[in-house]
Amino acid sequence: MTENNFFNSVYEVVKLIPHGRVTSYGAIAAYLGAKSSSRMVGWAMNASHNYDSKIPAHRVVNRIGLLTGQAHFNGQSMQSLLEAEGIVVIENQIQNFANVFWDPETLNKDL
DNA sequence: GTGGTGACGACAC
DNA sequence: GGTGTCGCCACCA
Repeated sequence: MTENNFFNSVYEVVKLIPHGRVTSYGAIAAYLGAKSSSRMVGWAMNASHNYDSKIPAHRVVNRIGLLTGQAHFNGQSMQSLLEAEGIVVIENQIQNFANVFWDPETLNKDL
């Protein structure tokens, strides 16, 4: 319950990802001050459905825009979900990644 | 309690 | 510039 845990913080950030944008595990980890713990972000995604199934985990990819977690999705593929938001994905690779990339720090600047 | 693994990332060679 | 290795922390056997 809004515990200030690392996992919960990750979910908060992921749910703040704007529509049609994506971010990376490392970016989230870095935003939380644990850039070295990027793996934990991925692990948090793995358990995300256990906390809140509404978490758009498909908007989270690795630093190169590769849909590494596609295999963990049931039924729906990350690519389909991302393309539905206007993101071009080819071979599990996000095209024009720099253009659709959203950094959590952007939210801070927008404040 | 120990060891191995993981939806990653950065550095060394 | 590609490959290999370590780190990081949480979870499972």
